[in-house]
Amino acid sequence: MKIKLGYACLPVSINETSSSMLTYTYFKRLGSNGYNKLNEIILSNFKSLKEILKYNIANEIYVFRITSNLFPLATHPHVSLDLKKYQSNLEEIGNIINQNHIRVSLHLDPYYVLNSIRDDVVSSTINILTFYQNMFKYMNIDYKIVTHVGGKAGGKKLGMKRFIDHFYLLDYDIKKHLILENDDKVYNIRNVLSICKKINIPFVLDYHHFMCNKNNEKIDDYLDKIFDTWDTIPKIHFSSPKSKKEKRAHHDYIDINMFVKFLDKLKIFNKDIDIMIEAKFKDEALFRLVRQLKYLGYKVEGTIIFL
DNA sequence: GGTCGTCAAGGGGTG
DNA sequence: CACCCCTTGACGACC
Repeated sequence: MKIKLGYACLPVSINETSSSMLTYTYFKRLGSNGYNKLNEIILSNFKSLKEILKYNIANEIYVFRITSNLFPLATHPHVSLDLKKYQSNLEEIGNIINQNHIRVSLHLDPYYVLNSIRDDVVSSTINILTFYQNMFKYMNIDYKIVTHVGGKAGGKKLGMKRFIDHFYLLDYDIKKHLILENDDKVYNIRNVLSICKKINIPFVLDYHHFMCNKNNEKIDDYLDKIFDTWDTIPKIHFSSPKSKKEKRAHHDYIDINMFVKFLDKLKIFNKDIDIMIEAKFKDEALFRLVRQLKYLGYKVEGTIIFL
């Protein structure tokens, strides 16, 4: 079995950022020059994203989370952004991704909440999902969009029901690409599994969140059921706690002992899995993990572990 | 010229 | 009920 490792969005080793920002306040202050500035930032994000992809390929990293901020103010109600204008840039990015078989995901910003009790929040969430759908369509690539269940207004049971109800409002193509992750405070692996089974979408396990929000569950009782929600290669998020006091925050690096123990749990399934490494030091944490695994005698080529 | 506050967003959590 | 936290980098006010 092959375990492909990846990291999220922005490497620390090269000085590139594919998510330069533009706040609406600043956009407005620029007046007629606002759209020029916005265009400038988007083009610079494209340039950086290409550099980051090149860097990933050179380092044999084939699991990648693309920034959710490639287009600042993408769906802002007072900004009209014409995605078609960037069609050739998006195609170029998509070609690099396809030619190198990079598995791409995108994590919804935490301020988009599909199960919110506020209609405006639900519709802005649907708007951004539609935007990403179009963005990926122009890239012509396969992808997954990761989100959490959301708020718990009215209790968890109602929160889960709202997620399912609002999920059915989505376009077929968006539903097909949405995957659901357990969170570190509210919706645990049992909750997320039940939703995923009901609406038939993949469950992306976050092992760190599971450790923060265990609810007395044992991961061994769930791994097979979690994998069953995937008809492609399952994706798992892995990170280590910053400290005993700050359990929920991400550590700079990955705790090798925790990781090796987790690999032991995966081994028995004998199937290919992607693991997204979510450490503060991003690609550097990934490389350090690979070095440590090799030192322990694991067979690793590039960033792929052979078990 | 360096430091710090501001912007933007939703919701859980604290006191 | 009023804040604080999470996240991000550009910008500008201030000293």
